[in-house]
Amino acid sequence: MAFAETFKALSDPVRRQILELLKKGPLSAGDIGSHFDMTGATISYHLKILKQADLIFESREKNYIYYQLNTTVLEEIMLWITTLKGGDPGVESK
Amino acid sequence: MAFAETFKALSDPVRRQILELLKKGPLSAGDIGSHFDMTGATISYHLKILKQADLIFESREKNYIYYQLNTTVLEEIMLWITTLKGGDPGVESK
DNA sequence: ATTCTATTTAGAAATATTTCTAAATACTGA
DNA sequence: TCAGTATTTAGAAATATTTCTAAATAGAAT
Repeated sequence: MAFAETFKALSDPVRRQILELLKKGPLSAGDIGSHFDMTGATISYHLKILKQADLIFESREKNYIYYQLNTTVLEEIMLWITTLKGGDPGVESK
Repeated sequence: MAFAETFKALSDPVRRQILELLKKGPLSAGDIGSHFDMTGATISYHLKILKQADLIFESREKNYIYYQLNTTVLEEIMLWITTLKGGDPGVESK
């Protein structure tokens, strides 16, 4: 479990913004890059980190690589935080 | 809102472990330090980061400074993650 | 007032992260 | 096969983070 890796990945503002973009649906690396004032190489670097943290996964289609959110790891983070708060991981009261 | 600061603070394993120690109750800087193979200065550095991120707060008593968890910021993180998952921040189904 | 203990601050060294440019890879379509 | 487009990799520079030692501060107790 690369739990630490996930938090590390979430600690960068660019990477969080990429995740927010992907919330609406899959995007190619180029599409993602067009939202930032950075080179494609830098975007690729951030995508690699997100991939290693299991926060996104890719699927190849035609000449493109599409990225999409993987929400399962987010569940684990939620669980860690909930446990830290001293709460029950189950149903929240209201 | 220093939202980015909070994620940054959570990205370090030592700081997450400090938070877990504080889950059981307030501890002095010295008490916290005794759980790590690091100098008090380094622990102090990490405590400062956690304090700036509003993840802990301190209260002075006698010769000691006691630190404790502040869970309100954790709620905000949960909200961000829940929203990212595309979910309703309200009641979770089961 | 002085001394002792707890903690923080300052400054420096080691390491890690982010970003770029240039080159490489991979796949598409003519 | 060759040319074009999308993306990644390699290597280097700039910046940020983590850790240490040594010194400073703050408060407690003699």
